Amino acid sequence: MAERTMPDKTEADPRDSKKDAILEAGIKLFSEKGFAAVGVRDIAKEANVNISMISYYYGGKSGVLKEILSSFFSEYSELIRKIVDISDDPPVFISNLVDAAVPFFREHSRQAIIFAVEMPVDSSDITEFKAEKMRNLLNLFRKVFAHAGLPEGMEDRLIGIIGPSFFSILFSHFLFYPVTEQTFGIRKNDEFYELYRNVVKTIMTGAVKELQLSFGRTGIS
Amino acid sequence: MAERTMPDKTEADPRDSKKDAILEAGIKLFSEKGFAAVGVRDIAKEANVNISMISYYYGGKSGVLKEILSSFFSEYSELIRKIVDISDDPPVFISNLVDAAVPFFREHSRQAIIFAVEMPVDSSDITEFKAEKMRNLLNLFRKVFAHAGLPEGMEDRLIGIIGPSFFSILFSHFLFYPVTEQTFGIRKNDEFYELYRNVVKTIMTGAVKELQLSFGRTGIS
DNA sequence: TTATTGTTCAAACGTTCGTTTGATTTTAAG
DNA sequence: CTTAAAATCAAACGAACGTTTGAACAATAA
Repeated sequence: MAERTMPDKTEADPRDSKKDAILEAGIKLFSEKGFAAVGVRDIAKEANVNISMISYYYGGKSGVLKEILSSFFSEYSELIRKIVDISDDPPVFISNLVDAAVPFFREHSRQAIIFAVEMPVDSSDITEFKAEKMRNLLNLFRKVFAHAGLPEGMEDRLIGIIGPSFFSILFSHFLFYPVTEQTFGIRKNDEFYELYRNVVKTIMTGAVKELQLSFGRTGIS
Repeated sequence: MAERTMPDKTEADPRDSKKDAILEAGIKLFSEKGFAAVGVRDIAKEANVNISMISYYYGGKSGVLKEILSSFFSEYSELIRKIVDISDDPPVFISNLVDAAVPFFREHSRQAIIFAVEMPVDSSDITEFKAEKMRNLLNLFRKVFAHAGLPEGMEDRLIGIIGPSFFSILFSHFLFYPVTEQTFGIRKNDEFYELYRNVVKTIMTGAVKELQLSFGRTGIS
């Protein structure tokens, strides 16, 4: 019966260490192979826990995905909300948005990939869950473009086009990274993300300027 | 195996009806549920063929995906090549690009979704296959931005950022459609895609203008 | 006709899937 | 110490997975 039984984990709360390990393993594996291609045994092995712990803590494999998407989305929503609050001038808003969003996506790139890849998938188990997240995302789109200096009376269809476009600009780099890494010699260091912020900001600024010219007050379509 | 000797390639050849039905079922199901979440029995049922026909004609489930991605990509490459050939003036090139790409993505929206969703996924079976497709895609990026009026000496890292951004602008609408349909009242009719072409063209034009200002001859980074 | 080749199919292959069970150990409080 | 709840585990569950088999069927040519 011996001595030790000392969980020398450096984790904050050792009580949640296994639960957190499962989540971290899910983020890693889902982003690499996709949700459906990952088995619970893969997750358990990566997290160094027993298989049954996944159902015990998250109610099943889908529960792990839900937790990942839910926390990622709520953090991103909170970020957007803060930017909207402190920015009144459109150009300033775009600058603040990109300055905040790029580091956020850099920090949560794997969650962003999971989010993007699982978005159009109808998995019948978490479909209604995702539908709710998406509706919230679209309200964010409205907020963003109301502050970006685009015409107030701009019809919903226009926002439904510009919203996904701008959102995809922000995370397309992470979606393509496995490709761009080798071919364009892109390395994920601070210097690169400085350039990245600059380029994305330039693209969005130019796009908004041109959109104002084409779809401004005159109502030309 | 199953290498057929085809003398005639007419569309209504009943000899290919089952093979084509399998491919069509794969496009439908993969785009709705994702490759890994679709079983061979689902494909067989959707196509009204026997399960073994999938291995017989395509060598397995992965073979169906390979065929879908391969033909989609070669068609898209051909489209880009033609546009590059007939356009010398940058603004004209962008206009031609969008005018051709939007109907193409509309026509092949399900293949585009499959392409986008499977892109970052490392499935160990078709990884090398996709890697080859991706390298070709990046060469398309080079062509596109060499003709878009961006500085010739533009460094590769810049193309590695702008390329994915512009590409994602083109297909983000289809990725988000399950969401935008309900919330923004978007219907996939000719009138909408007329607006869509217009908006995408405006975004890209404005972005290129601003990129030329910021990253032009002066070499400012 | 017979021989040959390409299709089609029901059935079965072995493997892996996500989840649950039931017992055991650990934890924390009375 | 006693006791009850929480956590952990090996094992097993039935279902679904992708693929293959071997025979039957269809079409063509000699």
